[in-house]
Amino acid sequence: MDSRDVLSVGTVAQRSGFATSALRYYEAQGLIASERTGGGQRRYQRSVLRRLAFIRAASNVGLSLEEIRDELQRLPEGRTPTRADWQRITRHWRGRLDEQIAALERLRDGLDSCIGCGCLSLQRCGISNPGDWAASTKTAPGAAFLPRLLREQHPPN
Amino acid sequence: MDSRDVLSVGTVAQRSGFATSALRYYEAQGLIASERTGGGQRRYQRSVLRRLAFIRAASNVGLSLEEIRDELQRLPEGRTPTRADWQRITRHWRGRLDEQIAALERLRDGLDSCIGCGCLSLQRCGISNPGDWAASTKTAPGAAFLPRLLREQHPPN
DNA sequence: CTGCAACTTCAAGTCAACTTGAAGTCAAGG
DNA sequence: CCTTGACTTCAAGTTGACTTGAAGTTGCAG
Repeated sequence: MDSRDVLSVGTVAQRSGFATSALRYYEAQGLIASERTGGGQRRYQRSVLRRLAFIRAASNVGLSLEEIRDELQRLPEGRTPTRADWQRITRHWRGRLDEQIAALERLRDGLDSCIGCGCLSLQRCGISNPGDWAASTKTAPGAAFLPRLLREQHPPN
Repeated sequence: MDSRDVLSVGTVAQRSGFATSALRYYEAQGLIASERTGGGQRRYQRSVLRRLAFIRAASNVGLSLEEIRDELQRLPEGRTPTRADWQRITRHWRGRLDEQIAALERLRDGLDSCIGCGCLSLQRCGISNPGDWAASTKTAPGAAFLPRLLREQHPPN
């Protein structure tokens, strides 16, 4: 099947669950690397699979590809990350997740306290105005504070 | 200041915290309405402010503009929503938030159970592979399962 | 009546993370 | 050797929610 230890883009796609176009994109963005055959086709080392698992995990945690690239670059060159490397990173992620959860809980609890009141005041309601930013003198942004959250609870086909 | 009870786009922008361009966009998308002066400038009723608060709140909860438009259309024509209307909607939101929170908690807990293990297996790790979808026969998507989450915890300037 | 900020429309640009398409090349089983 | 599926590049398209720019018009304080 695979000539000793090197994987074609199709094989990596199949094993990682990423589309080949995504793999090429990640390479263009500097998240993964490949060698080339004489004819110019990509050949990957098996370690790319772990790297891709890392990418998937990080992106599940909400990091942008840019942030992921930065974290990957901060990992020791080439070698498998140690327990300490991994802990440093997951601690970072853990904080992020905790923040996100807390933000959503504030929103939900505000919603509960609001149920039935119909208040939705631009200045006072915690749901339409979380964090009280609108009370400041700065002009408020048009964008929402909370993210475009997952619309599909399950992966698309 | 404001000629009795009608607001210009600039005034609404200032009071709602949305950019004028966003207000025009919302109007184009059918989320809000306006009358026009003889010269064609927009004049808003004060009720638009509540509507905009609703829009902000809903978008904080993670609804798309399309979904928000649908919910707005399901509200009784013109009249202020009753407690029952409001409860129906917030119950819907509450469920959404609960789901989102639960998803993040699963991720966080998986992270905890993973700390230090360095496993990140494509097939087995719950962080890189939440929900076990990759175990299915279908080709996995390239996209993340969880949303692009809030990167700025506070509104941009 | 004038000046100028605030408004108008419409098209195009932005961002992220990819996907799609076109047009052509490579690798390997038979 | 030949076929054919897998691969290559590069440009352009997609989605959502807006913003920006250009070019022109309106409304109101003075």
